[in-house]
Amino acid sequence: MTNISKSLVEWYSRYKRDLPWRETKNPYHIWVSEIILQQTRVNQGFNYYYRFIDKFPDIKSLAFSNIDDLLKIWQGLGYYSRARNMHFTAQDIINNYDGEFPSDYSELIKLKGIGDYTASAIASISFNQATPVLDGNVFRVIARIYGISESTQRNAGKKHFKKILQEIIPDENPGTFNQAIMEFGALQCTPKNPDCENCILKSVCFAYTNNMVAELPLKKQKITQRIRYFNYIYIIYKDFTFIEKRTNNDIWKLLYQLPLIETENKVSIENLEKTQEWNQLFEGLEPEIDINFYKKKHILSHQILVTHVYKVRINTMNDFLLNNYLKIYMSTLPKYGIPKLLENYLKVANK
DNA sequence: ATCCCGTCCG
DNA sequence: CGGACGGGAT
Repeated sequence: MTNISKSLVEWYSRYKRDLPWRETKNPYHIWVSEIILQQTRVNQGFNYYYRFIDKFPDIKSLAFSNIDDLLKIWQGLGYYSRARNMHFTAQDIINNYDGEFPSDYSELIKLKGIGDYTASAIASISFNQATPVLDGNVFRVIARIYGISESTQRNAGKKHFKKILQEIIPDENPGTFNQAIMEFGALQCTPKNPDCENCILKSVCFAYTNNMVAELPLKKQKITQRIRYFNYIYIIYKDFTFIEKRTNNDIWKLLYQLPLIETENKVSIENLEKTQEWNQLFEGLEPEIDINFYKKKHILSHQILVTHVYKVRINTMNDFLLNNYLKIYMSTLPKYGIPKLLENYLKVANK
């Protein structure tokens, strides 16, 4: 065990946070926690983890669950493909692995939704394999300590980081080492303003000794955001409203939403009423539009959604609504998994 | 504004 | 290999 590994593990035993998934080696629990924690901060993932395990305590309950129920649990967490892939993989494990989680990295990585990071995490934590994890935290820690200015965007860069990690990961308790270096990145070696003066590794850290902490790791180039215009319509018909399921390969796939008219540009309600979609929606009806409407810019990593939600009351229905949307009691809306944007809206609208 | 940097898909 | 995929925290 190298000095650096030893320092990290000792630091970890002293400063680690108590987290529910750290009390187990059960691969199912580790899997659930690792998937939730991808792209998600620990604090945010906490309650999702509890709800998930409560609702789906084992692989079997997940495999036989309804995807709608799973997405309801996942609502607001984002990256919904994670939930869809988990559902698929749970069934895959029941059908093709006798319901037993594979115990080897090479098998784990074949599963849908499990890539290099998650396969390494499960293999090391649950099955004691010395497979180093490389996530954003580890990337930062290694880049700074060893002074690596390569990007992990490219395979060559990733290999370099992996090679270093493979050399310092101990054979004994590799899972603890993996968690230690990630926790160190999350708490000590933070992206901004890390507390280097009080760091146990400052004497061996390349970035610190060369005054390059701000420059390492290499910054990711930012992506351009596409602007989209979403006009949602909250239709009220007696005690009912109308929703639809998003099935295209687009954001929020398999989540539910209010009737949507997406436009090329920002449109006023007057111009929205002139669109073909609007006229189809309300053909033969006399929609009463609430003069108050909801307006919000919803920012995603890769899209900016300029959103309006209009509340519209109708007294009769037409075939188009009945054929293309789900007519549901408004009171049952909370049962459906919907995008955060609409969740936020409904909180205001139903007040 | 910048961080999440994981995985899949085309 | 490059782009798509959410939403919150800081």
